[in-house]
Amino acid sequence: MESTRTWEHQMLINELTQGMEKAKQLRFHLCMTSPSKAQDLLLQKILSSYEKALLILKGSRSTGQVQLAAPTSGAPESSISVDGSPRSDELNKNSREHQEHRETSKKRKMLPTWTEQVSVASENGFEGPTDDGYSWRKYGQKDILGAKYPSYYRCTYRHVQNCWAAKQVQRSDDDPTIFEITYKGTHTCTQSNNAVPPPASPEKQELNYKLQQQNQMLFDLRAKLKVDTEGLENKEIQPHLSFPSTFASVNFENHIFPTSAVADDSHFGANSHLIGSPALSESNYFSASSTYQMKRFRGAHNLQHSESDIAEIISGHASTTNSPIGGMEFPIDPVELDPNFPFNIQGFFT
DNA sequence: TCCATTTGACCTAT
DNA sequence: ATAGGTCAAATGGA
Repeated sequence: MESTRTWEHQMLINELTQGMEKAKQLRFHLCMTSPSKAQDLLLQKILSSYEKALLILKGSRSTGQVQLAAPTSGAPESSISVDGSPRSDELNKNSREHQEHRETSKKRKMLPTWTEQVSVASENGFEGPTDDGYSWRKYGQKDILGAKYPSYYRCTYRHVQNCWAAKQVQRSDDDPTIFEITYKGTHTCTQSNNAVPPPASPEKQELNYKLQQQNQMLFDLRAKLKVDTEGLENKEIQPHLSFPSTFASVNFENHIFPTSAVADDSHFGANSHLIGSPALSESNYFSASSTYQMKRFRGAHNLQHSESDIAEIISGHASTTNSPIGGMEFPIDPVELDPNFPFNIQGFFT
């Protein structure tokens, strides 16, 4: 009875969150295609409505306790803000000191937590699935009971941008190729939102280079094939040779998306939605040819979570997967190029 | 009190 | 110089 209501509540929050994210995407697209003050204002109001609805919903559930503000600026991901920044009304003057103290003491509890199991191919060695599109800094590794090699990571920009996302990577005892990653909190930093992406690691740079080469080759091949098929006037072959869509579909097939992500058809729709998404980061594109695979997502089923945590996961996950949209990220990723290539492709390789 | 988690200083690689 | 890993110690939850 109560659980049914809770479930409906969560679904409602989930739907609202998705709606808000869609609105963010729309704003992003509009901003890129035809920047208009009036449109932006309108979308701002839509987003504001979503935000208020979520505030009401979340507030009403935590009877009397304002759960929404609980994690404070230390973990602002829990209070959804349109621009992703900590809510101004939460940055409350004289209570800041108290909040900071509470944040420190409750930090472990407050952060939403969810777990993914990731298998890595042997070609990746046993380094673990370290690249999920975000920049992490390892801050600890220690043998604990029931887990041999748990590594603790936090966001590189924790101090710089007050981003409290963290993750714990733990290798499975049964299968060393399987890593269990426990995420805590969602990224509030703009590392994936920057117009200028953060410097890539050597591995990333190599991956980018390989991808660029691959795409250059495919692009050349496509140009040749186009000429050939034009000569043959065989129009039916061409769609199968349009590499960007074919190439991208490999990624989709190699990923089992989280439930919420599967429901979110935009993952397969607007290209920009894919860009920079943790689930489809550049490493994952590359891993389409390897076997980096998201096995399972236990967000809403994780028994560790309190009710409020689940809501945070839902909203947090949504904001995580969609965060690049709100922040207008443009990583150089030729895979995402439109099949028609309206760009000067050479610009990517010079 | 135990143990998982985090901190912070130090070290290493780039 | 800077970023990131290591590890002993501190902290916090149960």
